[in-house]
Amino acid sequence: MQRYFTITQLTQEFDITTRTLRFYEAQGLVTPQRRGRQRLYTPGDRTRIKLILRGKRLGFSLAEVKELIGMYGSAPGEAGQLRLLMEKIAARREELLEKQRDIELTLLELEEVEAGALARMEELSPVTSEER
DNA sequence: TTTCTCACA
DNA sequence: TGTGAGCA
Repeated sequence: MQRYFTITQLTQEFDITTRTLRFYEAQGLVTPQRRGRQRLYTPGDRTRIKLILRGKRLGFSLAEVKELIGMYGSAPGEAGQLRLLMEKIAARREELLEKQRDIELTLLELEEVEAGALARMEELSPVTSEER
């Protein structure tokens, strides 16, 4: 006895649009069955969608998520899949760390500019000892 | 309602 | 990586 989900059920559950789900299908990330022209999503499809959304949250592209999930019904957690996942995690971590460094440098530069601006203001209108 | 295609950001 | 419009 197979239980199916309709596209609207899934869009409501995951707070995405039907356009998005069909887009994922067009990209080959999910392959729902059809009843006539209607899409029927299995619990397995639903799990895939969960994985897609989690991958997106982690900053992976749809292409990467597709690689990670595996085009063919390979069971999640297979050795090769896990190795690939570890590689993706390492790459993603490097990306984020680099961005973090960039942000820190920018923050430092902002402080320098601010210090210069404050010094200049002080030159233009010094705070007198009376005002203190 | 759902689907599809095309244009668009 | 999606969205909007127009159609059937």
